[in-house]
Amino acid sequence: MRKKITLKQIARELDVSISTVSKALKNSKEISADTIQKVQAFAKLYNYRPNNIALSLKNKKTNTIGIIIPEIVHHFFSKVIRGVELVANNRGYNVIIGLSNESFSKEVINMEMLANGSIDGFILSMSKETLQQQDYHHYNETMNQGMPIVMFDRVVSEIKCDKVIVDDFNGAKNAVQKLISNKCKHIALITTRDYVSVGRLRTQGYLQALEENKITPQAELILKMDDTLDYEVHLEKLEGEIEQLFMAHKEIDAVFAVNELYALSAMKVARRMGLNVPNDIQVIGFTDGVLSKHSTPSLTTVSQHAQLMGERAADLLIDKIEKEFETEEEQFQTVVINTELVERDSTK
Amino acid sequence: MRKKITLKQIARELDVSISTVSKALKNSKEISADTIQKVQAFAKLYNYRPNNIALSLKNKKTNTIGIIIPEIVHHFFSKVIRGVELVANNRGYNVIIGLSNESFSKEVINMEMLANGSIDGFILSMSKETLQQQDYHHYNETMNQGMPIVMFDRVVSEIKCDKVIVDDFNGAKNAVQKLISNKCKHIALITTRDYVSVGRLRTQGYLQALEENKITPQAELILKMDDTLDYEVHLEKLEGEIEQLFMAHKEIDAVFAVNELYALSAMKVARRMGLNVPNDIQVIGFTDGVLSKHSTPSLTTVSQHAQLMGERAADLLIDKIEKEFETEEEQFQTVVINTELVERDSTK
DNA sequence: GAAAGTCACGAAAACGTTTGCGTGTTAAAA
DNA sequence: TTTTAACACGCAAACGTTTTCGTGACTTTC
Repeated sequence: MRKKITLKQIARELDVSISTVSKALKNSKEISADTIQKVQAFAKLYNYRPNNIALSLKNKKTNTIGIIIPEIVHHFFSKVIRGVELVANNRGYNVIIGLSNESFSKEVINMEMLANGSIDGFILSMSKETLQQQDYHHYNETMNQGMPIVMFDRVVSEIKCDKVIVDDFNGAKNAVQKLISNKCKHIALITTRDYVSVGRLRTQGYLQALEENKITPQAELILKMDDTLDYEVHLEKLEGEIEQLFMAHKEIDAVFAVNELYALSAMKVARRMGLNVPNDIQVIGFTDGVLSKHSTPSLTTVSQHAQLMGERAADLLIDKIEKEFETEEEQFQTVVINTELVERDSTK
Repeated sequence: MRKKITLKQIARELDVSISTVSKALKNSKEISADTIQKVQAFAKLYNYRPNNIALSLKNKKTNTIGIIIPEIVHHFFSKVIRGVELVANNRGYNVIIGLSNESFSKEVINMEMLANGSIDGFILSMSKETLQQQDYHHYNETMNQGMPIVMFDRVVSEIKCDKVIVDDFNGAKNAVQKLISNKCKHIALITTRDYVSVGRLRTQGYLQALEENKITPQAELILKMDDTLDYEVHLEKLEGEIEQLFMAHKEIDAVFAVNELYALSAMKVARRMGLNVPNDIQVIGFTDGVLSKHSTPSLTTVSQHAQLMGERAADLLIDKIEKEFETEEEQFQTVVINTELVERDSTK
């Protein structure tokens, strides 16, 4: 087992100094051609590679970015990661991940683990618990120490940093507008409680679309689910509530759901009740998921371009990391990613 | 903006030496109670945290493990990551990810990026391209440098290292046995070409189950797809081939597919042909995916316990990292994760 | 033949830690 | 009073780099 070789060992073998070796490997003109050749040959033979940790310490730069997300087994987040990784790698950075599992304390612990020199900056999406507790001190402390942060998707205005968000409002509005254009008169909304900003914005988009078409929103057509529950587990509860809604309002001819699973459940319930999608009832979901594409009928959705979000977030972060000195006052930007309505078979 | 504080700065402020500060923070009995109190109070006030990079350099230990996978937007792999992250975090490690995107060269580059001191060990699953080229030099070189590797799922016997694999053979065998027990006589197999070990093993399990039940395998009932194609994109081609198979062999009363999407496509084609699942034709897939659970009818699958695989891999790796000195000769183990048949509505 | 310049290399500091050992001061034992 | 021991702390090396500066040997110039 040949351990990794260091400059010191090369120097000793070749009977020169460490600095000579270092310079020779960089083709410094301080070093004679002879020595350069000798050193490089030896280095190649032993497959010398500079130790990253030593470089990081010396340069005060790790070339690594940290990404903290609530959950990785989730199509949206894994696509974001892919986008981040893509850009990061192209620009010479590694990506280190932390999962908050939607927990405030895990988020804090994870950030502290990484903030002590391991990375040059953060890309993160807040956990639901953090959103609920509205305790943002850890973000501010991290930024105060000079560590840049880019937030995506789940953001709050209280935190001043770069952000990448989806145009939830218009995405929802356009989806509902589509349903209205398709002659739907009674459009139900299946959404989450309001503390998650994205849920709130999508709800507002829904209301706006109705208003612009002079349709009076009916509170009874809006189903607000408690998504602190792991909805994968609480499918029956979800379906039960949807069924009640459909039973009580036979006039419903369309559903807009703020995520994929809600939409899928709506379709399932509809089918069970003998309703045909899209003829009796049209459905649109919100997300990039794999379910929409492969369900029957396939689901029309509002695509969030998750991978693009990751790419933009990474670019934003690395730009900030590499901008040597801040030009006067800190300047933050918010990138808005446009959504796209992907029409499939659950609408006409 | 208060930059991170260091021992040196604390030492200067408090007019003591760096070593005194370091020892005081560790409650060394070399240091007087007075000084300890003073130093700790100051450190707390300024929120001192030791710099990870400096520690890594000193200890020659990063407390970080690298995971390299072919693709992250994939339910199986993201579940594995979750398992790795869970165990790693509990044992005080961070996780850094690299995506090979099924490419040999990206796999090599990624490994080289991380192998130069950034991590203490690897967890990885081979890219398809590497499997095809059968070029494993980068694994062996990495291990020669004393960096432990744990492989999972896609492994080859040529590489000597710890492994975590799924019992593909028995998983497939049991699934097919289930179909046979359900009175199926003509069971089709939809699989991949043989170079991916897992596909080969599943095929063998299928054959073994037939043999044990004195059923003669028919080559015409076996459909081998070329999965170098991104099958998400080539859905139509996939469905076309399945349709041909079904048309040519109306006697088919069951399908065993080596992944989720093949199974789903089979169901879709069957439905299109007016066949009822599971009454006319029963279907079993292989994987942990989210699609199986939410399809209609929901799909009976062979669960691989992806998260458990990640957990076991992480434990194996960290055990090896922390085992100070190898007991004489290197000893490698292979952990086999048992599969589980999750029965849903696509079988009787 | 002396002054100036060029060349090729080495010493040392720095990044932020930890830790073995040396040392000056004071208190206790002889 | 002298010797010894305990105490509280600082020095310096080490991890692996990079880079500035210094220096000895040789070559060129007048």
